[in-house]
Amino acid sequence: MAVDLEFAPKTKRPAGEPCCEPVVYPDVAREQAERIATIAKALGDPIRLQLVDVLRKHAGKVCVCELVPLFDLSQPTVSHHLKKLREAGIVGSERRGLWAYYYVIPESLEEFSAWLS
Amino acid sequence: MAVDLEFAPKTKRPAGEPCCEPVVYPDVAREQAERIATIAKALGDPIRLQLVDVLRKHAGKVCVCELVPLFDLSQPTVSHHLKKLREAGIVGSERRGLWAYYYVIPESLEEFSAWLS
DNA sequence: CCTATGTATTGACAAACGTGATTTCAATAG
DNA sequence: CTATTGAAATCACGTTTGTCAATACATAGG
Repeated sequence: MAVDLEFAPKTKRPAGEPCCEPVVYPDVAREQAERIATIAKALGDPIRLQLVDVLRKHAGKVCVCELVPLFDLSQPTVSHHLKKLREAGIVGSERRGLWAYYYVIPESLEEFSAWLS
Repeated sequence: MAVDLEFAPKTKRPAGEPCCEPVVYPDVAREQAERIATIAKALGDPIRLQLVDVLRKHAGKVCVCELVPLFDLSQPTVSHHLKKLREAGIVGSERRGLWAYYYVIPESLEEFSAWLS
C-alpha cells in the first residue's frame, strides 16, 4: 500500500549522489501481490480463461466431458489446465460416479477483482 | 458468451454414444479470452503486479530510477518487466532527458475488470 | 472376475519465462 | 570532443509452461 513516491522533475545530479531515496516496500503489499499474481497467472492462458468463463456462466457444476469438446485440445491437456485452476484455488471439483464436475469458487476472484477496480 | 451448456445428472451410457453434444464455442469469445488472458499473463508475476500497483497509485508518471530500488532486482530485470507490461499495453512510457517515466494506461484494464466483476 | 469408459498422471519436448552480467544506446555536463 | 549517467538490449542460464501420446487410475456393467 501507501508507498510514498514523490514525482518531481529531475535534473542531472552531481554524480555519486543517488537519484532518489530508496523506498521501503511494505511486506503486506508483497504478500498481497503474490496472492493476486497467482490468480492472474492462472488466468493468463486463453484456454483457462475460457474454462473459467464457461464455469462462471453456469452457476452449477459442469462435467469435464462437456468442457473437452469446447476446445481443440486433447482431454489430458484440458485436464492439465483444470488442474492449474484447481491449484490456484479458482475452481473446485467433485466426482460423481465416472464423471467429474467442476465449478468456480467465486471468493477466489474477489481480492483480484477488488484490486483491479 | 452465450454457450448453452446443459447441466444434467449423468448415467452411464450404452457405450459408443458420445457423452454430450459438442458445443460450438463462439469465436468472439475466443478473441476476447485472448485479449484478457494477455493482460492477465502480464499481471501474473508479483513484480509486475507491484509495478502496476505503484504506478496506479500515482496518477502521474513515475521515474524508472524510483522503481528500481523498490525491488531486490537488477535494473535490467526491472526494465525487462516494464517492457512486458508495455507490450501488453498496460503501461506507457515517456523519456524526459536521461530519465524514463512510466504510467498506467487505465483503459487497458477495463475489459478485464468488467469480465471479472 | 473382465471389459469398457471418464478422468488424471506421466514422460517427452519445444517454447517461453525470470534473472543477472555485460554491453549498447541516448542524453547531459564539462 | 570526452566522460558520465539512466535505461534498454543482448547473451546466457536454469526453470517453467503448454501440448500430446501413452499410461494409469477409478468406477460402472456384465
